[in-house]
Amino acid sequence: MKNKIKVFRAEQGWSQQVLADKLGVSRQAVNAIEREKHDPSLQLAFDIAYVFNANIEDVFFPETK
Amino acid sequence: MKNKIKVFRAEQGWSQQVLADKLGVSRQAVNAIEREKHDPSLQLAFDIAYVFNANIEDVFFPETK
DNA sequence: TCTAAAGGTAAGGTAAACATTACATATTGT
DNA sequence: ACAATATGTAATGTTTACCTTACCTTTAGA
Repeated sequence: MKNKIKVFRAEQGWSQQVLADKLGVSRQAVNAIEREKHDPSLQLAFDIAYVFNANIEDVFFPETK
Repeated sequence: MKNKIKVFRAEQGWSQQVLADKLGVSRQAVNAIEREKHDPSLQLAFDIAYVFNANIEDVFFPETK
């Protein structure tokens, strides 16, 4: 699953640790999702979109099936 | 995580089995998600929204955090 | 009413999304 | 240059989102 977390995060000037703290997850979780090692849960995807004031569809891009 | 899968499914007149087949998952998976026993993966949430011609935000409703 | 389809649920297994800890490298500020 | 911060990554463990099989109850059609 492609995502633009790094772009949104850079716009806010937040480190992975700062974002992780806002989300209540570990920095490694943010890092793994950002580098697309795995997908976030649906709840976490909502949380991520929320902290960036965006919709899930603005941040995450599934393969068209 | 609240969702309106049953409503969307009823609109289309699809059984859980039919929806499961369209999604490529088991009927039990659809049943468990629909009854909110657990959340779908982000990919499956996208797939569900897609088959209903909707956005994720139209189908799934996280607790505001 | 009888039968078939639909839906609910339980047991048991696998894979992946988290966690924590730890360490190495890269980047940035003074 | 040095120190502090940021990032990448590995090991190991837990939880949960799936799976299959199976069985029971409910609903709907002939």
